[in-house]
Formats: sequence, structure tokens, C-alpha cells
Amino acid sequence: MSDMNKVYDFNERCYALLDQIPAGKVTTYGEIARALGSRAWRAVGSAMAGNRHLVVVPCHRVVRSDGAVGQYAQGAERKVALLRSEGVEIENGKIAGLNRFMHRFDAGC
DNA sequence: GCTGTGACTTCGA
DNA sequence: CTCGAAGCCACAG
Repeated sequence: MSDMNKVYDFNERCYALLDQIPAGKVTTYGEIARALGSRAWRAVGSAMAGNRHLVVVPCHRVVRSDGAVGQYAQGAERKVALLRSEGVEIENGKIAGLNRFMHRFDAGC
């Protein structure tokens, strides 16, 4: 039982947010980190690198602020293909109108 | 307990 | 516009 009060790992939080992202939407690492109240976009990507939740979390919906899809455990091309399948328009490996697909979290601002 | 690294971001030239 | 370097947080060794 330990302490359920115990806060989940930082990377678990990222997965939880990704799980809240609807299909056809994408988010940026900075947005996730910001939603967590931290500036650890680095740790966010690092956490995804573990892709231990790749089967339960759509990590492919996370893209960079520049609009580039960024990296992916199975390959950026695979990521782009998946995003396209979701309805996201991608040009030259970059998101066309990231602002239109950018998902916003309710961080209680 | 400290160091190194990374699926990033942002500024400056 | 494009290129380069520095910065940041968390986790792993």
C-alpha cells in the first residue's frame, strides 16, 4: 500500500496528459511540461524515450514547438504517418498549422 | 551523492 | 530566412 499520497513519477504525468489528447490533436513537449508546472520539456522527452507506455499512450501525438514531429521510438516517419492517419496535415515532416491541432490542457491556470 | 545525457526550447548573429 | 550555441529539468549509471 505504501502511500497513495505519493506523487506519480514525472514521466507518469506526461503519459496521463497524452492520454487526455483526443485523436486528430497534437501537443508540444513544452505544453506538457508547462501543464505539469515545470519547465522540464527535456525530462518529458526523456520520459517518452522509455516508451514503456507506448502501448497505452499515444506518444506520437507529441510534436515540437517548431511544428516538426520530432523523434519517435518507431521512427519519425512512422509518427508522421500516424498523425496523418489521425487527420493532422503534415508538410515536409512538419505540421501545417500546428496551432490548429495544438491541444490545450486545463492546468487551472 | 555527483556526473552525464536527452524524443526540447529559445535567443542571437 | 538559416545556422549555432546555451539552457533547463528529471532520470540513469
